[in-house]
Amino acid sequence: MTDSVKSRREQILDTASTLFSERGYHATSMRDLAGELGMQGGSLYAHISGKEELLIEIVNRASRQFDTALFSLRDVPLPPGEKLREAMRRHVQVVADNMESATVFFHEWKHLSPSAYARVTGWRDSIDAFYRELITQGIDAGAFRRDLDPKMTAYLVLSAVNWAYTWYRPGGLLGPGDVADTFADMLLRGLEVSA
Amino acid sequence: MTDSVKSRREQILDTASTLFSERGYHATSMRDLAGELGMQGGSLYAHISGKEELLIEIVNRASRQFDTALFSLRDVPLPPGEKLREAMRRHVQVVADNMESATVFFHEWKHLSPSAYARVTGWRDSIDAFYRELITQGIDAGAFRRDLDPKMTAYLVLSAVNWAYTWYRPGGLLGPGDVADTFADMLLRGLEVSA
DNA sequence: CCTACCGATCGGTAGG
DNA sequence: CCTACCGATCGGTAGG
Repeated sequence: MTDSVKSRREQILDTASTLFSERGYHATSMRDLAGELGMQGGSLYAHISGKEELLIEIVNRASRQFDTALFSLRDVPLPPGEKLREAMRRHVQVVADNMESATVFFHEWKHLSPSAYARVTGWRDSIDAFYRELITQGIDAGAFRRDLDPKMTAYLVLSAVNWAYTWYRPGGLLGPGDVADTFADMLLRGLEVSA
Repeated sequence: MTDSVKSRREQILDTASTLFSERGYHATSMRDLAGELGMQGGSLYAHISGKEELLIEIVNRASRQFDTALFSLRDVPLPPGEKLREAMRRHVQVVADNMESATVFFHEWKHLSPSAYARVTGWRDSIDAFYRELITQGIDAGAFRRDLDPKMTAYLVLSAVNWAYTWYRPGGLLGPGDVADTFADMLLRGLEVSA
């Protein structure tokens, strides 16, 4: 991306994200995609090798965004509660900034061929591990309840930040940071009035 | 279902749930479906009117299960925390008992034709409303924090119980009730050690 | 980037 | 429930 103008390939990927997220991978034809870009179906193959390459690229970029946002947080010294909050802020930010790719990511990765499929499940495990680690550190530090199950706690946090792809609409009253903060407040302090 | 044996139509719907959840609606051909049932593609049309009828029926049945489980709880007199817990138990139970239909429901409803599509969005709103109502009652009763936003709180609860379709595996250590209880404990009491 | 085309496969139907 | 078939559309390629 040395150009200020997006390359044709980038345009194809952007449009593919939009169409795949709206209609699904299999329900989007290469002719649909080409038409949206003002070209003929066959012309796409001057820029890409095939349909699956588009899906792989979209999914890879999305997972790389999560990686960059989250893993750099590992060595940041913050109290556990603040660290979890910051992770959630970054996580929701990635979802919000990439609503379409995120939707494709969550819905269409099952349609990848075995090797790309395996990479995604491996990636998913690494994200689970990141959050479990964060929870365990918080328990060990005495900040989080000792009776928490790190695995289930990680699932709960991931539910909150991932599910946002189904309802969040950019440009609304709440920005991604507000959403993450609201969720973090509720999760950390609980819904019930303290006894 | 006066028969103890499932009708051919029921078998078709069951198999369609499995295939649609594994491969997606559009990536499942009617010949795939027929083959799984030991028949020819054209033979399906003696039992159903078309492919979309299958999707509509799967989605309708799933939403009816949620309705039955949740709305009957409206008039049950329980403390707000226990009522939310019970709603989550029932919600996760429906997801766990119908992992395949639930997956189809969450992933494929976008592919419905306009009228069926509108019914699903309407249904989704009614589930949102159910949880918001429950939260609001809890706030008014003084059981939940006054600073909660019922809308965001409902999203958080729904995230937890819905996202289970991506990771829950029946037959594991935790039953659906355990999952819901663990989530409810964390949500109600919070992750942090009380100050 | 287009035209023209490939074989394969799609959902669905007719007639039995 | 099967055989045989319909028109439409699919992802992708050849040659320019």
